[in-house]
Amino acid sequence: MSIPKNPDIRVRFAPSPTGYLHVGGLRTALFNYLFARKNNGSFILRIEDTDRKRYIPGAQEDLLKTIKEVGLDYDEGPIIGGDYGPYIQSERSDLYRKYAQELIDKGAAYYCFCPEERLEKLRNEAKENNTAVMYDGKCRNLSLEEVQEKLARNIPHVVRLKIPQEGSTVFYDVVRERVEVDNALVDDQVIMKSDGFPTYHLANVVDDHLMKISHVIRGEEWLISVPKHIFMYESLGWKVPKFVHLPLLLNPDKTKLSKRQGDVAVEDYLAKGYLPEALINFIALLGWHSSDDREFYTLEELIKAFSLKRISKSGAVFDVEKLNWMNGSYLRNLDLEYVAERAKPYFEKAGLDILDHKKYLKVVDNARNRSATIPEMIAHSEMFYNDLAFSAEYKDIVSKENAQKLFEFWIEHLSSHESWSEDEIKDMVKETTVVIGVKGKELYSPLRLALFGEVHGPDIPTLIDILGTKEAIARLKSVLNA
RNA sequence: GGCCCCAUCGUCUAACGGCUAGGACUCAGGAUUUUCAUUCCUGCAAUAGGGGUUCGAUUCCCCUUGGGGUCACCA
Repeated sequence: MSIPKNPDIRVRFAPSPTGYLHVGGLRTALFNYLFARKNNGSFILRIEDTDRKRYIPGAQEDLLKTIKEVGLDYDEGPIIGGDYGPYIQSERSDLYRKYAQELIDKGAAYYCFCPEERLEKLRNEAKENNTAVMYDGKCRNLSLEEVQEKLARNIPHVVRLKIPQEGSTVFYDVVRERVEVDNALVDDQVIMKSDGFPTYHLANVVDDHLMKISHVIRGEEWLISVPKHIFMYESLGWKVPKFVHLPLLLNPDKTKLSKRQGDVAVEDYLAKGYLPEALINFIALLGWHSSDDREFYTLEELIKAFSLKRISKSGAVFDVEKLNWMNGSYLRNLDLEYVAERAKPYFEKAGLDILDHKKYLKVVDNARNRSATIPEMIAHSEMFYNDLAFSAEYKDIVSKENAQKLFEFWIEHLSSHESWSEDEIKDMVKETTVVIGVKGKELYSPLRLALFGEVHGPDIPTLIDILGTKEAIARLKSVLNA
């Protein structure tokens, strides 16, 4: 029933479960997803939890939940499994140990027994000299005997990459094109920690190879570590995947998007009432753009239009203003029932009795025209459910003689039948002008105040339509002789 | 600071080496509306600077400047 996947296109999103899904992470996930779907490839989810110090219980579950909520379904990964599992790195320790040993055997890596204090000293010296912090290679050429002896004595150790000291590494990134790094400037990166867990670099390369990843699509912060990865691929005799380094998402001050300068957690945006559709659409346009002026895309349309070739090189500021605009637009254009369904929890939390579904839909339809996010809709809706409270100024307007006469007139007329069309209400307005002799602001202000509690707001036919004739009359009566 | 990456309106961005540098957000003004909101229209606003190459550079090359990333037994 389903078409077989193209084995040449396999990409992964590999988050670290350290708390929440970062919007930058969502963008990375999205681009991976789009590329996979566009090419009938596989989108794999892998959990990179090799840092036990940063382990946060429940973070992994939250991550999966959020990814599901925004509609990015994966083909292989935790829970659903796949042919290349397990998809959680902490369950793959044997693999990393095996390949670390292989790198050592091949002379591409070595045991390092330097204590933390020594490295600390090295770091401080480098800082003082204003140079890059690099391991000085003390353990690089330990003899086999020395290594055996230290291992036998259980001296804590790590495994480091034995990066060549001459030459340079050249690679081609799909976005950056040619990048060249001098090998002498590449550090002897730790690949196995003293706790027996691998670092990102080893785990990532091993898994990407074993999981047959074809394109490594990730944030630009990884660009500089590519030479280390290439060194491992080549030392192990493995095929190097294609690299695609995405431009960073930025704070308004152009630094890498971070907490402190606003929300960065996808779940925060979701909780604040942004629609997944809008969030996805907005984020897709950060660092990617089609050749035309189009800005609105469903996920399906994004898949169709997506291309790695059109990813931009420079970082993109995450502009909440534009997100607000886009979310508001989605709010207004998505199916009303759908928006109403999404808004439900917010209305319920605000204590509004929305059991009358027909009325609720009308309320939502009115509010969505005036809001950028769902929570904002509450402020435009409360008055349709709660008793109205008037300020002294408003009381004044309502109690004016003409206003009172106007109310009496409307109560009487509205009582004549159950439902009123827009035109009929408009006719009544005209009639009011003739009979009572009020018009314009003098007519609409008290009327809207009585029905809605505010001077500004929806037009009168809409108000009466939402409220229903009965409630409209009740409200008019309550301001009579008030 | 070393290394790497980047550079079009304030922001997101478009422009086979060839129109008056286009669109969107924001902001300002206007139209529609009894008001508010929506919607529509108009406007403000950019090729960082300097050298080349070329008949012609936003576009290609170099330098400068600016910004960012990275420099962990974190990812």
